[in-house]
Amino acid sequence: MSARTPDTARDIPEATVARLPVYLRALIVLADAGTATCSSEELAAAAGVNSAKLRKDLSYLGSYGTRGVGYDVEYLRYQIAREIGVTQDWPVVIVGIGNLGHALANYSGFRSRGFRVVALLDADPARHEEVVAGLDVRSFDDLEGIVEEHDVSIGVIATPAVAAQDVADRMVAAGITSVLNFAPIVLSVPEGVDVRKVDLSIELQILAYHEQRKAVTARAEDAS
Amino acid sequence: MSARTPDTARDIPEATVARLPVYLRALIVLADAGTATCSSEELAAAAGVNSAKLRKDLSYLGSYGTRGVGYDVEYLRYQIAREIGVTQDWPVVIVGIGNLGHALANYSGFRSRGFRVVALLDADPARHEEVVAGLDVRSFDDLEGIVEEHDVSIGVIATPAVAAQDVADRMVAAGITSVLNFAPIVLSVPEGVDVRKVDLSIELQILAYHEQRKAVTARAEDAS
DNA sequence: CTCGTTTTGTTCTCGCGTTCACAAACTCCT
DNA sequence: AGGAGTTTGTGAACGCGAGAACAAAACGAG
Repeated sequence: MSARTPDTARDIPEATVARLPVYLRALIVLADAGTATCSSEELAAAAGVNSAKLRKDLSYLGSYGTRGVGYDVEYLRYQIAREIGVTQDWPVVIVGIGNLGHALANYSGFRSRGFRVVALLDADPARHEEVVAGLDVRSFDDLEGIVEEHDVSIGVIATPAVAAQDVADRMVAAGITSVLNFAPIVLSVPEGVDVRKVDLSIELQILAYHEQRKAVTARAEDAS
Repeated sequence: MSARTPDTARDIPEATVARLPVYLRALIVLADAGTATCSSEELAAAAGVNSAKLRKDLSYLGSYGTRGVGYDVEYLRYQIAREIGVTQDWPVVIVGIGNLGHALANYSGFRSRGFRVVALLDADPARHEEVVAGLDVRSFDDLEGIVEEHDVSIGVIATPAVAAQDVADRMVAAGITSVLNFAPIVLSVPEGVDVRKVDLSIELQILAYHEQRKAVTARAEDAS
């Protein structure tokens, strides 16, 4: 076995992985528009990146294009989907059914991309009456049973910051190994568990920084 | 004028800018806990980064620490807030009051970080009856008036993908120069306008990729 | 079959960001 | 006052990712 690493086991740079879903989306748009073939230039424009970067990214997956012609939209779409793993069905639990949890539960983009929300959990018993997006809101104590029953490996945390670490600990203990965290707090998890953070106010603060600089430099130019 | 660039006009690397809000949040937690002083090691742990990186990041702002002692929590907090621009009040409009728009309008994290939602807009007249987070949902046609009245420079797009480019165009025409986009589409805007994108399903797809690889490598180790 | 055109896949170079390591600066204790 | 112990700020080395540029491959026309 001194040969190549087989199949999907190659090493794809993190920056490329983050862009593959963008390419996938662009390909779906092209496919829906009836396009059968596209060049790296077209696809790059649709995805908002440079064409050289696109080609390099795709080359990590393999040689799926044809020189002089371009890429077969359906074929490339399937290959990227397979590489990311969205050809299969990923069960997901959402914990914390406040405003954001509601929005996430109803978000159609999950379903259409291979993610299936199997349960909505909340610690507050007052919420257990509710039905959101066709699912009962259940007690947080049901977590372990649900994870086992549906073989869930991805959890979404949409609780307030104070509860987030506890939720994460329980998730990890129950067997979840990937966490998408919307709470504004840095989670600590054991090795082998992936956490991605989405922080709405941080994005706004980054915009504010640049906005402030625009104002400063504009004033400086006025003065000169 | 061969001297230094004055005051806040230094050049802060983009990667550092993205971390400053994280440090700011960590400092607020420390301040609330009554901590007066902290070392780079402590703050780095609270922010989830390496201490050398933290020190280098802070050094771009200036020399706000004391060797042998550490950083004054309140002082550093103010300096970072000033650098980002969140000591002032940023008016924000949100367009698209569906599930996500609701969640954003009610998100307390904006208000507490110097952002004030001044208007909620939606193209659907059926929604104009509603009151969300204490604000009337208004017609999208009111955009220009609101931007002018409140001097808004930041807009949030929480519409479906098909509407997003139109909304962005109208925002830019009305004078908005920073856009936070939640719609799953690549926006094209003129030079000088900043766009940041938050895509919920992309984050999940990145997790799925790594999850899939965990499964593959685990099986490979079992076999060996 | 050959030549010109198109477009991919890849090599190379450059710049940015991360990390290490250490000198400079400050505090505290004796 | 002086020395030991901390902790910051930064210079230098390193690695990764972006973009330019080009060679290899496919297609089509004559």
